[in-house]
Amino acid sequence: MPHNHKLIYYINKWVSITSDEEAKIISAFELKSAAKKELMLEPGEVCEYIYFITKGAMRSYFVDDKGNEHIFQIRLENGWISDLESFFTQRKSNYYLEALEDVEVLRISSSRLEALYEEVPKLERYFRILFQKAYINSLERLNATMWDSAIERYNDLVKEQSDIFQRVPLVYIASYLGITPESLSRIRKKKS
Amino acid sequence: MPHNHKLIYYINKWVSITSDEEAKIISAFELKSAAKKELMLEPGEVCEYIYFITKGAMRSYFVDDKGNEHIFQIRLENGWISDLESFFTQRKSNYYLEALEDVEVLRISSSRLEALYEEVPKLERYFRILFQKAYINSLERLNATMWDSAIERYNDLVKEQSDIFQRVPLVYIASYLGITPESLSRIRKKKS
DNA sequence: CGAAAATTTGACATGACTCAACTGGAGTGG
DNA sequence: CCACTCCAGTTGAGTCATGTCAAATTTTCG
Repeated sequence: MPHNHKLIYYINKWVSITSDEEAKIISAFELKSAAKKELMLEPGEVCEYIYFITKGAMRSYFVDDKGNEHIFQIRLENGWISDLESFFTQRKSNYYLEALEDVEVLRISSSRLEALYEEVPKLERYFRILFQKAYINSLERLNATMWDSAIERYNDLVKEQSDIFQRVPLVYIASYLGITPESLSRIRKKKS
Repeated sequence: MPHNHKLIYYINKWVSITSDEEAKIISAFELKSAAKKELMLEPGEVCEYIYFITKGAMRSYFVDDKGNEHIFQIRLENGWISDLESFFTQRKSNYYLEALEDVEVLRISSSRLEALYEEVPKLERYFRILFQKAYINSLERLNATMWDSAIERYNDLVKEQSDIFQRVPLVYIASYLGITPESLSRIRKKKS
């Protein structure tokens, strides 16, 4: 299955599009690949694109005053990644976007997406639903971070995304969970 | 200014609508008022509506296994509130939606909103933008909860929403910040 | 006025962090 | 293909921010 079709497949899950619209969407996205460790965005730049990952894994992270990395998102194939804040406002980003593995992505620029919304109004619906779900999700993650222990959050992640443990170093997963690598190591020790 | 117009005013900030569309939107929402402490949603019910607050303040919260309340959102006038997860999936909610003051809201049901999206496609755009912003916001709150101390989060809230301190009991604010009332009290003591 | 709710205070407990050292495997270059 | 380095992961000891529990005080509101 060509990469473009994966994107269409996921859009079609939520809105039904004609083959004409499909063609318009496909032609609006650019295919890009990047090697492991390659950066697609650095602090100080404006995040020009939103990315749909067709192959591989990516992370977004920022570095605090003390030089510590904090991982914001980890996304595998068929997920979207970007710095939406910067993408949407066209202001400078504070984040890095990095390939955790060799990746292939479909990307679209902010202005091209705006134009595409006009050409294919249904896409607005797709993104409305996408952001709505992402928002709900993020509220749940917020809830868990506030009220569940690190152990519970770890267990939930194992249950819901066990695949990332095979593919992403534990240091990164720890940061994604909001804990130190040491704590994660101790949690995992107790489990086994 | 009639309540309906406030809603239109906020929608118009993001998408320009004709007076015809305006009329359609206005007629789709119902005005409802509730007294302080009144519940608009309880666990076990499906959240039928999404609410635009025109007057007053509301909160959403859930009660954990040990019987502790955890506050999810606090919203003042001109904000939206709902249990989106339940609203969107039409499954049972785990949350309470409660009026913190006497409130007036404009509410719309899930099915009515779906129909309205068809009648006024631009509204889809408005909600796409609304959820996008809400998502970005919630990610920021997540970040702060993971990586900032309670003191920093308190200071940020004072800076960005100082109005809520005049109107919402500290117990609730503490819970919203993800800390105990005792901790909040101690933080505030140090400040003064 | 009196009851209930909100806030404060104190003593103590604890989950997670910090820092430092150690282990083991992966990758690299001679 | 071995030796060396580097990075991820683990382990231990000590610390700290925040939580828990209980009681006292203040505020709110019927």
